[in-house]
Amino acid sequence: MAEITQRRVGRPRKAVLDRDKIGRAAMDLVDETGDFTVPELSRRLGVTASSLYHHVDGRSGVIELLREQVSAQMDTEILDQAAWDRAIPAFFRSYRAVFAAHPRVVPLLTTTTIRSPHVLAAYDRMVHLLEEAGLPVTRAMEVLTAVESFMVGSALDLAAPDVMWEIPEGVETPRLAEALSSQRDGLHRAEAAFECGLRMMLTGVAAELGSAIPTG
Amino acid sequence: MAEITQRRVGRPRKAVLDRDKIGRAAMDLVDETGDFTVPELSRRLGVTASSLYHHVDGRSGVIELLREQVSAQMDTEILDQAAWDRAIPAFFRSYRAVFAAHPRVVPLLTTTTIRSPHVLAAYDRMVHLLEEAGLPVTRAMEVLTAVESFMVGSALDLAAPDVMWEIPEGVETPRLAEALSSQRDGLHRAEAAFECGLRMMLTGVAAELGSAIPTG
DNA sequence: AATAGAAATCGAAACGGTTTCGATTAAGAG
DNA sequence: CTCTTAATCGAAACCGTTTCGATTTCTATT
Repeated sequence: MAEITQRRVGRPRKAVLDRDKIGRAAMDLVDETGDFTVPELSRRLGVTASSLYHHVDGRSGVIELLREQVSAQMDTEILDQAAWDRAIPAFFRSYRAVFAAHPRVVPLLTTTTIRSPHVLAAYDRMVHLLEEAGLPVTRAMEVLTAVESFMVGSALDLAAPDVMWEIPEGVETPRLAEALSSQRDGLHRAEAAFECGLRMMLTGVAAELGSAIPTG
Repeated sequence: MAEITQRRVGRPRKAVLDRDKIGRAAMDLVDETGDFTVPELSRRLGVTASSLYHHVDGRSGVIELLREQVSAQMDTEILDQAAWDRAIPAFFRSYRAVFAAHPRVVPLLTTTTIRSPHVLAAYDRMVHLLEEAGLPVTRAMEVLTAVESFMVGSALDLAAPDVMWEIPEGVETPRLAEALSSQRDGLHRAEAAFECGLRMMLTGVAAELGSAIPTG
């Protein structure tokens, strides 16, 4: 596993690193430990820390790789195959599923600027779907921004699913305490809340369109 | 302003620091620069870094102070003065207003565990309001968790209001590009999206209750 | 009032993470 | 073959976090 290969100074005959290897190793490391450092990531890759800098722009570059990995795993196909009220919830469920598979990377990606062409295309498509459904562009962007915000918050919830509220000694909040104790375990709880919020938001969109309760 | 006071070793006649001073200085520093370090915070307070450790538990302790500052500023009064469909949106608007006043602290608080008695009491009250309105406890918690997630995401949006989506050179997303260009400046855009999402979620709750569109 | 113990500060240093740079070796282009 | 570029190592600089001992002052107890 951990190779004891003492590599001597100088360019090796076959390159040891590439961006994809680094990205996958970083993802594994964060999945396992919840964070990463450049030295630890390098150790796992069997190189020195300084070697990484020939492939990525330091720590922030590694975070960029993590973002790419996550973006690549989102499934956008449904957006070309169904009406808004089925396509949009399906896309966001796929979005969330990626974070559910890698919850510990979420806190590293809270700078949520979306640059991935793949994901931008999905939002482009959703703007179109909402326009077709009858929303003006401005409203469509408000809706998508709101749902995106909800997604980000839900993803963070997933990262620490058991500690959203914590009642310290001596604080009297009986109804909240009861409500918390009746909850299911963290992951199911987070998923139920996500589904609830998604449903609420879709109902809200449908209401603005004056249509019936959506099917998604 | 910056005191050149060379303080000599030993306990000073009047204490220089207390938790509140530290918390306010930290908030100012983060408001101005978007982050803080223990040395820089100490410099502003006119002490050495090690002095801080007698009052707070290091960097994470300072973050705890920031969280307390934010919690203390939330207005929960409305929760005792109105029905759910007016009280709940009013509370979350106040919640958001605090973050809008200090957007750059948001990324430091993404570990969203809520421990402040003041805020826990607010959630306790909201559980009660939703139960009175006819929601079972479990559903009430789902709703509140979903809205809380939306809040966290909206707060993060506020922290970087101009870069939620960024279309790189050569990426073709015409409808998204048009939608983005028609948007208002960052802060108004973020606020409009927040109001849109809040409205959608309330509509969703009302739908689950079988009642009319809420007034809030 | 004397003393003991706690409290608040400084100064120094240990530790670790990030990043840069020069030296070294290999690959590839002309 | 030679020159340039690429990929690696090793060392070191820099900075932030944290701990620890020394120093001074405050306060409670006698």
